[in-house]
Amino acid sequence: MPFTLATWNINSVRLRAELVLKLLREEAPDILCLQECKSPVDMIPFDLFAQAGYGYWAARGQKGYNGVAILSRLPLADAGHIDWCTKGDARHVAARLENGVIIHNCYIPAGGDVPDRTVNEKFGHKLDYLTELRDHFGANRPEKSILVGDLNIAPREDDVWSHKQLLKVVSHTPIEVAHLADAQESGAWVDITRADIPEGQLYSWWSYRARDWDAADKGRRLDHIWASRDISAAGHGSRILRDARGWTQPSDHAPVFATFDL
DNA sequence: ATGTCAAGCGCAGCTTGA
Repeated sequence: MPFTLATWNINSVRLRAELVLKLLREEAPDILCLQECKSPVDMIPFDLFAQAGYGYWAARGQKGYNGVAILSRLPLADAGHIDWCTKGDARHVAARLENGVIIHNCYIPAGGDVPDRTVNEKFGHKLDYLTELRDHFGANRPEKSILVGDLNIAPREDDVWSHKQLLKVVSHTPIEVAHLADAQESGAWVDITRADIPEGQLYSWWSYRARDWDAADKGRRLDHIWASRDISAAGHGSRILRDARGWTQPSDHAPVFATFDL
């Protein structure tokens, strides 16, 4: 049974519950992975999502920061949480579908403003988080697995509006790109979005600070869908719903979609 | 470099994070 999956950094699931419902109604992915829910799990309006047909969920939350949730209209079981860097934050949750597929929903640390771990702890945290993620999937080779989320890195030159101008900007620095590549290689993860759409500029995030995000189009592809190699050929239909960035009181991220024939 | 959001705390408007 094919299923469609979307990943979206919602930047507050309570403030934007109506936008989540709009996405579920209009685009109807089978599974929606959210990041930056910024809410304890018991305050997320799962009843609203259930009324829209999404009765299954797995989530981890904390007050004010981070937070990840998987909403599904297909039966799904909580498959645990990994606390990379052991800070007790809510940056990962996994779920298992009835067909055995494991979905990892990740929110990688943004990394602060200065791309130098000697003066910016948050940048060190980001690199260390990626290293621990790499080691985890190196030791636990993923099979029948999908990893999605706001990875907070735009790895390719055509994943940013200006490669040259962003080389020293956190999210596109060579050291981050190398750490992400190491994490990807350790799990033999396939970047489904780029396997599907190998050519051309592709963005999933536009800053709130740009006065006209659409016209300026200074975007970055920070949100990703990866699949383990054994199921990567089943992935297709990738797209980014740019329109959602223009919805009323939007998230600064747009949802990324892929379909898997499994 | 600029700039705009959101949550917490707590009831105004600051701080932190992105």
